[in-house]
Amino acid sequence: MQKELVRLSHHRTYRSGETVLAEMEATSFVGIVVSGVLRMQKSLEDGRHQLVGLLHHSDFFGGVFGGPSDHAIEAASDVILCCYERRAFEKLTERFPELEHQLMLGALDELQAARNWLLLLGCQTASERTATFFLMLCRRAGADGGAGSARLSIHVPISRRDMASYLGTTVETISRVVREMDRNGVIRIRTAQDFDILNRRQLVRMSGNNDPSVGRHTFSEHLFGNVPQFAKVN
Amino acid sequence: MQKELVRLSHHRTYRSGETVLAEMEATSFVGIVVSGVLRMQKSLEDGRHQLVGLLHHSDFFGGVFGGPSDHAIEAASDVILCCYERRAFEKLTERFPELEHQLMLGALDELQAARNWLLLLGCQTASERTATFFLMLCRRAGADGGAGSARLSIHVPISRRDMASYLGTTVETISRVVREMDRNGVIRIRTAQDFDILNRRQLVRMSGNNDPSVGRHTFSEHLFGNVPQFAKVN
DNA sequence: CGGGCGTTTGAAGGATGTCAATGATAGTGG
DNA sequence: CCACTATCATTGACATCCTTCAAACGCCCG
Repeated sequence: MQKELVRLSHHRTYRSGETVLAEMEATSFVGIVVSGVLRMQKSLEDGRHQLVGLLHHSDFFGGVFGGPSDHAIEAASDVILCCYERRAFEKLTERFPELEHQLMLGALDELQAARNWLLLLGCQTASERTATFFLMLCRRAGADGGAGSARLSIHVPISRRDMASYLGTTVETISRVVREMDRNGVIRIRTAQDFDILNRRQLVRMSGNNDPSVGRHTFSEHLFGNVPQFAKVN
Repeated sequence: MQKELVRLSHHRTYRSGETVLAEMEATSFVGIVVSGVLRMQKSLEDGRHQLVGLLHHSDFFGGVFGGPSDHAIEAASDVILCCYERRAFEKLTERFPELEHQLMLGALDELQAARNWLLLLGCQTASERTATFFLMLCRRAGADGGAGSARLSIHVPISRRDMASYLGTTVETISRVVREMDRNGVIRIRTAQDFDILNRRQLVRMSGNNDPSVGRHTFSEHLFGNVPQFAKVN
């Protein structure tokens, strides 16, 4: 199966800000993020918009079975994608039920993540949301260590604008909250996008979330092997 | 397959407020709502909680494959459920891939609904959220007609408390918004739970949502046939 | 150097949460 | 059948978090 997948794959690159799949557009291809970050977002007619998810390295994107996507997918940074024609990919799932099963598990993970986010948007303060977001980044950065490694340094891969949209608030509020965290010694601001985590325990307290398992599993690795190697395929 | 499903099914009833599946509890059974309404909700340690979904007649509940459920399922009214032992049900999916495929489509629908709700919670006002909620109920009530049937009457199947939790606000705000709608002639309050929709078009404008497809598909009907008949089985 | 974009910071206002009291409704037991 | 109580819904006054508006600052790139 892996060989078939490799054979069907091709690469695409997008510059930050470009649209990969528009809202309500029929999904013509699906794929996996090789590098960079994609944002999934939904819009209201009056221009308001909400970021409903981020896609990082090895995350799968593009509704496989549903109709037209209900959200836009855009490049939040420069990205490299490993893509498959949707039709061909779907045909593959018919021949390999295991593939569909993995897609299902991925969808369930996304569903769980979305519901966690509902909790966050529905009844948490801007500080709590921001703390949760930083912990997500920690967990993603320190996926290797795992233990409460002190002096953790994280990189925010998206703009303040996207961050505000993701957290259901404004750039001004984000800025104030982050600044406040710095003043309280919870984090240290290196640049606008780079922070040191000085007091992770405090950050967890601030987040109000007992279990820090806000991140999704990456299921693509089980299916496709080590994703980065796709970079050599094409 | 239908016959097997019927054979494996049994019924459960719960009074309003009872817990069907606790948060973090291993899912022992799955099923379909026959009558009444279930609420899926998540809680913070300090007591705040957020309703992440409602389950109505013919909706499927209980994570089939995932681990322990990440949200509680409780009876928002008196309910009758048609249930299956989780193990047995999963075994069935192995023999009938079509069953799993339907579950997948259901999960994707839920995912889409959850993301719509993220948009609602992330960047809409209390009035907009309330309008959207009423439109959901309209759509569910008038599933037969479809056309812009005037003089529509809807029943709110949940308490103000649940409504507030669902919409990420408070009972007081709900009350004020609903009262305001009444004053403006958009709706008419019969009782606290029963309204006439006097100006549906205005309601749509208020909701800010161009497409009113906020409701999920009910996929169980395709699988299980006409659900109500289960009431006779046991 | 200048323009544009992203971020920060300040001041003012508003939508909504909080607190408290009242009114409505239903269930209970005498 | 009627108090009696408990829960829910409503209403008002007030507090506050957050948004909005505005301006300054920094940075990158032409």
